[in-house]
Amino acid sequence: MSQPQFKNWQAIQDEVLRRIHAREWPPGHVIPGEVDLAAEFGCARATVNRALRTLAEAGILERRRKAGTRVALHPVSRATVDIPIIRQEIEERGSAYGYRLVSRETALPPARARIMLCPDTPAPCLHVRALHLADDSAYTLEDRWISLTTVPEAADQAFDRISPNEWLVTTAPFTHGDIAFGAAAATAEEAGLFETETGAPVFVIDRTTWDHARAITTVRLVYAPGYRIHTGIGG
Amino acid sequence: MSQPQFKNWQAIQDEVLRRIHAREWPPGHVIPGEVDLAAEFGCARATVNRALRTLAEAGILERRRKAGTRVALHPVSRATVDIPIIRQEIEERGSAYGYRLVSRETALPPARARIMLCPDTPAPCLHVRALHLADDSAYTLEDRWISLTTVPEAADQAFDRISPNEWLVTTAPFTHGDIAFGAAAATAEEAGLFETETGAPVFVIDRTTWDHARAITTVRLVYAPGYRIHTGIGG
DNA sequence: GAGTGGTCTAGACCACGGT
DNA sequence: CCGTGGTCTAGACCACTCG
Repeated sequence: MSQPQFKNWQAIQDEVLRRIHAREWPPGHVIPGEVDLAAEFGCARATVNRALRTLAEAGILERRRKAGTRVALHPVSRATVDIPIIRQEIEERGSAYGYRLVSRETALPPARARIMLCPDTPAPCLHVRALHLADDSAYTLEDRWISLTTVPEAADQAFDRISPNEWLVTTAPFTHGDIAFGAAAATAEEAGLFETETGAPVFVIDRTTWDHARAITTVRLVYAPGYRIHTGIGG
Repeated sequence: MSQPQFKNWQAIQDEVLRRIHAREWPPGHVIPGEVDLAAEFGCARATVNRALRTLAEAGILERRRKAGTRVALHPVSRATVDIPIIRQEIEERGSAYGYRLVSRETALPPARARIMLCPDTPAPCLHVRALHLADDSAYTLEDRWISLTTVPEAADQAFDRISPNEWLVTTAPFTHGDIAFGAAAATAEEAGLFETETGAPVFVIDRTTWDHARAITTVRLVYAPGYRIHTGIGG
């Protein structure tokens, strides 16, 4: 059973994928244990582990102690989406970046933002609305609430030159967050900015970030009509 | 320099993240090499490698041979999105799944689909449109083109009971793919199915999958108004 | 050329979780 | 209980790439 040597974990991964594709290991099938595979492939168990663990992270395999490793029954596609800083995204598109502050005020957040930022006791937050431009045309409207409890320094920032988006990433790093993508109808104001009509479909990202247990900020990004998020899966 | 022992790679990862957050290692800073860190943390180099490699995959660090490891200048949030089979998605929501075939025909694909499926020479493809229902109300409209060159068996499938979505994942596994998320205006037909008005904003997923070099299928999924994709980052 | 990360090995111990 | 995956170790060689 000594195949012509699978030396590196990527080669083993490819071989495992081949067997899955060839239906030698159909969905739900429990594949041999790491020790057996290591013996078959003529390599150390750690190498097999690396290959199988990576496939499990990709959603191809399901692994459980004692139960063993099986081919996933419902092969979900797991896509990784990069969400860069808006300025960087515009510049990488080859466009000139522009920025304009729309409004800035301290207020008690409305229900949706309050639930994310201060679910216990309502506290005043900084509300900033700003427009990001690509080649002088509106690209994204940033509607953000910043917790002054977690980031009191934000109160001293005018945000007339630097966007909250950019200021926060270099000032208040987060430990974890929460993102949602959706579609919405452009408000009258948004329609004016994006030079389209009220009710036009726009792509929306809602994101909230935390530093450990403390909420930092929650933001709604409304993109100009036609915006798409694009990524690859597999390979 | 012997800290109170960092034994597992997750603890090391936490400590590295702490130093980044505390600005001991600011963005762009080149951090010590693996051997140094292993000595400082009192563990094997492989353990440090595991911790740093994982952080690099998350986009927090940038690693290059000889150049060393540095804190990423532009901290992109890298979100992983699971795209399950539609039936599974509906059932996991706790709803009853329903399916209805809308149309099925063999034809030459229009420009957008042809570019994805058969960029060289136009070839007839199977065009299937089907509706996925959650608790008897429209959830997703699946508009799919299947390459009969790559998947000739599809010609024998009626798709009146099983959706192309479900049939393909168990029949024609893919090696890699391409996904885009966006917003669009509902057509008159979509508006009727989703019980909304023409032009209403709907969430759209365009996905194309390949088996090695051969294109399998390209699909547009139009979701009922209010649909959102939700995921976490970090953690 | 030399230093850094990338990987492999052979062995070991541990933790979870089916039986 | 005890088998399986999860992880750590100490050492080694390789490959890329910067200077």
